[in-house]
Amino acid sequence: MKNKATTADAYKLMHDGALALARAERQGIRVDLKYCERKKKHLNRKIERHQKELKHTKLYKLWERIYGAKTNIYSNHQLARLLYKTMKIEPRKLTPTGEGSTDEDALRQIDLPGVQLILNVRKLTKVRDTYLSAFTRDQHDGYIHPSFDLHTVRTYRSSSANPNFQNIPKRDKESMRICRRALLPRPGHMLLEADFAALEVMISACYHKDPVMLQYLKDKDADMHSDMAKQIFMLDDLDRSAPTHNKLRTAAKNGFVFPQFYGDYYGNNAASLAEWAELNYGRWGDGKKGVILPDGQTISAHLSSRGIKSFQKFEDHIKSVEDDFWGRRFKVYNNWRDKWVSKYRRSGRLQMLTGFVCSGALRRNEIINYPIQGTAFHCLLFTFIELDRIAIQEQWESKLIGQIHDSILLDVAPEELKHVEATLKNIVKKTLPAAWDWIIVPLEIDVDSYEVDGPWIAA
DNA sequence: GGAACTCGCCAC
DNA sequence: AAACGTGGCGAGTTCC
Repeated sequence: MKNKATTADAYKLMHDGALALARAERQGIRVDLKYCERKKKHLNRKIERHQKELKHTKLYKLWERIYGAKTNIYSNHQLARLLYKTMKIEPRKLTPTGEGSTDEDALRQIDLPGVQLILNVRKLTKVRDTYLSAFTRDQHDGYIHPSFDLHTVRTYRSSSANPNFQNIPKRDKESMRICRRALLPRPGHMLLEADFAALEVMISACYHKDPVMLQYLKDKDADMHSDMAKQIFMLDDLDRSAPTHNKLRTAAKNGFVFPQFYGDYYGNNAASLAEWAELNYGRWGDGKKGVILPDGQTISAHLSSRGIKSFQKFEDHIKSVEDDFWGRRFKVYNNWRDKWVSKYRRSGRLQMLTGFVCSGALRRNEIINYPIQGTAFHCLLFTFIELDRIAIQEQWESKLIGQIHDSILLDVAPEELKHVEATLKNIVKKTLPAAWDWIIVPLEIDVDSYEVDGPWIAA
């Protein structure tokens, strides 16, 4: 659009989006019901075995002495009292209300027989009760119909419910396989997933127009996360094909770059990076544990040789990396953040490039994140609407069946695969940038297809 | 007996 | 100066 987007433009996108998403809801996603029932029984047996083993531990016996017939291993309240009151263990972490936390991170630091069994049971019941049971409970004639709402989220993103299609396990490979094995294409079809590449970072650049960031996004050989890994871990070069170097790149990406973009700070980053890179700051530099560099040295020993001999020193170093990140490397982005926040505080409203408006009492990080998160999703929504329009017009056998913020899931007839893919790429490369002239970055959409008649698991 | 809360945990 | 953005949902617990 030539002129600045208005709330009328936002309204039209929301309205067209609601219609396209309603069609996806009606189509639904095929569920392997027999598999779900079989797997739930299998999980029941596994959970029972863990519970039986747990009952033989001292931990459980003490638990029963205190709670008697009320003893419930699924009660975190009971567990917190047991560990932090009765056994007087010092809580490693507190919940928002100030109670001792019993989340995975806190429990993993407690070396007691039985604690690991509780974590095992939690993971298996999560998969059984939140996913497999939801699929069988919410299905009709072998299809689930997750709802996709556009009116529930403060940033004007979407939400999904009944069941939530936007939080099915992916990172944990075991949980991923168990849950995604249950979701199938229609007979003779294949699932296809199309993801925007680094969409939120791309959209942030449309707001702040930082030249250094724009260069990273336009130059296919440039890699922000590798550069940050080199700086954070004091490496002269980084070879992404070397597994340990790649691990450090992932550490930089998930432990520093993304959290910084969301408004986090060096204090949390240092702890998170230490986890990701397995820094042994308890026995700093003893060269026995942690990520091993290609030259055989541990990352901790390497940092130690560069003067980072304690966790405190590491944190100081990360502070200087942060100062450099915003003060030198991405200083235009940083100036935009300050200007954007002060503009919001003057006017009481923020207007997205897509015309959506947010107002109310917002904190600094919210003011900065909302436009990026919302606008990124609107690129997905535009693509979804346009693809759906073409699918109707050309009477495709292939169907749009779901959406996860920056990706679309389709149920595709194999003979239409190439055409669907080409249509998607054309929308993202041509239609979308022509419709919204504020898009000043090369948007890309990556397409992954799964086996014919196969579940939602990468081959 | 149900609403509202807390906690933990899954996704982007 | 302060310090991680957005959701949904299951289970336990508390309140009315």
